[in-house]
Amino acid sequence: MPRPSRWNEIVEAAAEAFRTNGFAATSLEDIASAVGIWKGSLYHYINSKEDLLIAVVRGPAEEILNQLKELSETDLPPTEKIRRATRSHVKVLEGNFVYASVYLQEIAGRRKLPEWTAMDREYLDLLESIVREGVESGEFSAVTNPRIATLALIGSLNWLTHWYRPGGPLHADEISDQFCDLFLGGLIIRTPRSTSKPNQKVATTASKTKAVTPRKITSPKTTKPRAKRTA
Amino acid sequence: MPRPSRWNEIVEAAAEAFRTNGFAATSLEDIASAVGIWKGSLYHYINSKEDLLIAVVRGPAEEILNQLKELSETDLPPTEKIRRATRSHVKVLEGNFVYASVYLQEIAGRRKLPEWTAMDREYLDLLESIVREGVESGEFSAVTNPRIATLALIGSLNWLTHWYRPGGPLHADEISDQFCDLFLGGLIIRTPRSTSKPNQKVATTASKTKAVTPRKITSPKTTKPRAKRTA
DNA sequence: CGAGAAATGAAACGATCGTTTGGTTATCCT
DNA sequence: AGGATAACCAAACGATCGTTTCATTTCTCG
Repeated sequence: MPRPSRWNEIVEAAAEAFRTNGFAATSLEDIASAVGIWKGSLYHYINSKEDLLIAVVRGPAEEILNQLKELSETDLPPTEKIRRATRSHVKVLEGNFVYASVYLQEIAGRRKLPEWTAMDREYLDLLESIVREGVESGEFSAVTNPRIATLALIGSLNWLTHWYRPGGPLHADEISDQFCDLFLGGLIIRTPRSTSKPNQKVATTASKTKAVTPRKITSPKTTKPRAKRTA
Repeated sequence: MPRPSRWNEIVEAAAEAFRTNGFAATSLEDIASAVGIWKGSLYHYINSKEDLLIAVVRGPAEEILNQLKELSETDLPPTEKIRRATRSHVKVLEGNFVYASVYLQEIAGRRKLPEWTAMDREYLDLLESIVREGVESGEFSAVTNPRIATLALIGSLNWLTHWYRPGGPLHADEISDQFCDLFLGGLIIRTPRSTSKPNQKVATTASKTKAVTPRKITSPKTTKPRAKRTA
């Protein structure tokens, strides 16, 4: 709601503190002293402590869901959809790392707030329908339970917040390419002598950092920029 | 440290409360009233609140690591090692669901206690060495970064605490089989006409609940029972 | 410049928390 | 049975927390 840049400092300090110590263990004085004001002065920006949590968390949560929504409306082949969904998920996590970490640690699963539960469910259903689409089209193996496979993928992606460190040696593109190679191709080595199904490109691609997969096939506005936070 | 069965009630109530509301947001009165005693009486069982957290968490954490240690000392092929590691990981999570959830939400990643960080690191290294072993033997694809693949697998496994519900329709065996099929075989369908490498069994197995993979190959004491908690 | 609004200071509040203390009841052991 | 020990009650302490209140400073803009 407020406009000034001080609000950004406050939310940033809150995110850092929430990620380090957790929401409940973070006091408003921690945040206030990090910004350089008194804790009571925070109440000209918020109405309660939970407003800070929502401000920290809303941006990346909506961004990840919206990007998957847009992707679902395209008519790309399922393999490419999985690739792009993974890529955008990792990219949002990398670009808003602290905020996304707070969301996954404080909101996902734990909360009773139905708003976020509905968003999680919607994301899961959208991604699962992509997997299901691939199974029905014969592109994906039919022995795979689509829901479990989707949950496995989401788990790998969200677990990034437990080991990824911004500024580290691994970048978002490399990680997402590796994830896709793993989930699409599997660990076990493939014999490249398969030419039975001509309509599918057997993408065991992206061995190095730069992807071999085409970036833009139909929709040119796949990754439309979005407002990062409410401010 | 204490012996009586009341101690089990206390730890159980603490685990349930920690999982629902988080460690910091759980008061000792929540736990005490769940057991039916006064909060001050808890201090004949503990020295501080954190003792409860450790009591909740120690069991499954050590059990998961120890089972992987035993498995690593065998000479099974890497594919089978991955299968068994996944299976035991899911089984421990299922059998100690609340306790393991508390560990993953309150300990993994967040804490400065070096004891747990070392355990997490050791588990990761052991599992990664299995993947690396598979790459070097030619069983696994060489384009996969072993560390990223390992982290992806661990993420999928630990994310179980966000969606699995004990008593639900899915059981541990089914989930772990699906995970293995996904990570080993990948989503993209395979042409079954591959007979180039004779020494590997191209296990795209376990479509239904009961595993096709042999349970016991060399070591008969793979899943030795262990003490569940310190009590 | 000067009035009005926004931002912050400074102190205090009620509530709750983890912990302590001391006394009382129950349990176990020989 | 009876003494020792464990288990529990009951109350209180100091600290800290989220929040409120009001005065004061700083900024905005005509």
